[in-house]
This record gives sequence, C-alpha cells and structure tokens, in this order.
Amino acid sequence: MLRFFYDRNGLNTVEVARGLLGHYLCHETASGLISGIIVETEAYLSNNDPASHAFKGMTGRNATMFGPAGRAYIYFIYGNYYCFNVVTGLQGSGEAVLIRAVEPLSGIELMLKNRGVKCEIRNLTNGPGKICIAYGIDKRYDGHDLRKKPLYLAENSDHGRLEIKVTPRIGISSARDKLLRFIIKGNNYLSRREPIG
DNA sequence: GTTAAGATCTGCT
DNA sequence: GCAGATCTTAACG
Repeated sequence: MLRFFYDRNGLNTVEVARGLLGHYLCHETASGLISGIIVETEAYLSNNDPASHAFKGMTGRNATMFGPAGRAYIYFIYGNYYCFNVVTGLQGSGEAVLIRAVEPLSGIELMLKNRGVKCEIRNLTNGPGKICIAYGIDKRYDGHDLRKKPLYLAENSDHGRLEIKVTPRIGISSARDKLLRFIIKGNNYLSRREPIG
C-alpha cells in the first residue's frame, strides 16, 4: 500500500509520477510472483496536454482515465502492445501516469518465459509494452483497483533518497517540450540510455 | 464504410 | 540507426 498515494488520493499527477519511482509493481500469477522496482514514469495531464489520450475528452477507450485514482488504465497500441498506467487526479479529470520501465526483482524466469524472446535481463522490462508482456498484464486489468491482488503497487519503505531526473516524454509527436518523464538517475533498467552529461 | 495515426518492439544493416 | 509489422480506435463522410 502506497501511503504517499492513498493518503492524498493520488491527487497531483506529477507528484505521483515522481513518487512512484523506487516502489514496487507486483503481479501474483498462477505460476508465481512477478515483481520489480518502478524506475521510469511519465505524467499525462488533463489541461493543455495534447499528448494525453484524455485531451479530446472521454471516449470508449480512455474512460478509465476519468475514473477514480489508483486504478489501472490499460490500452492497446500499434496493433501489438499493451501499456500500463496508474490513474491519478480527481475523478473526472482524466489524468494518469504511464509506467515505462521496471527493474526486475522476482519471477525473472517467468518474465523471460512470458517475453518469449532471447534478451538480457536489463532489456526484459525496459519499455511500456515489454512490462505488460513480461508481467502478463492485458486488458483484463483495465479498471482494476491497484490496492488489490493479484495486480498491485507496494511500498518500498527503505528505498532511501533517490536521485530523480526529469526529461521530455518518449514516443509522442505533440507537446514534446514538456518535462514530464521521470527516471531514477543512473539506473541500469531505463528504456533509453541517459544522454552523456 | 473508409482512413489515418498511434504513450512500441524487433530484427537487420 | 532505421524500417516494417500489425490492428485498434476515433474521426469523418
């Protein structure tokens, strides 16, 4: 249970995007526990953010974004991949945080099996589509309450003081100037290498 | 009914 | 570094 999140109802999306770093994403599957540390996130806002799915208002696809904070918003993209978000903000506002990369902890054998491609462990969950494949997350969990098993967020009480870096978001064609991507500086499991300097 | 675009990944050069 | 795969969604006629 993420106290910083639920004590405040996950109100401020940017705060949640920063705050999720260092905590756990867990999935209890029939074959065992899959877990990892969240190391990269992006915020998608409701106001003046053309890159957000919620920018043009509620549609069938993005309805979950407008629901209560703390639920999963999962969408299908590029004909192949799911992406996993945490809904934030006041109900009806339409904001969310995209989880872009995770550092694998337990269930690594299971993740390798789910991915089905030969790759280094550092490439197992370093991208939003990869996370969903490795974790076995799909549309079933759209709208799922992330305080509840089998898919949930968990507090890392001693992750220490993190060095957080802010950058532009990845893979979008509008609002590229906004600094709404948050990463754990120097982490080896990010979706992109950090620029030198 | 048709079309264009998309919060991506993999494999090859 | 770049192209190709792949198909759902939403907007428009």
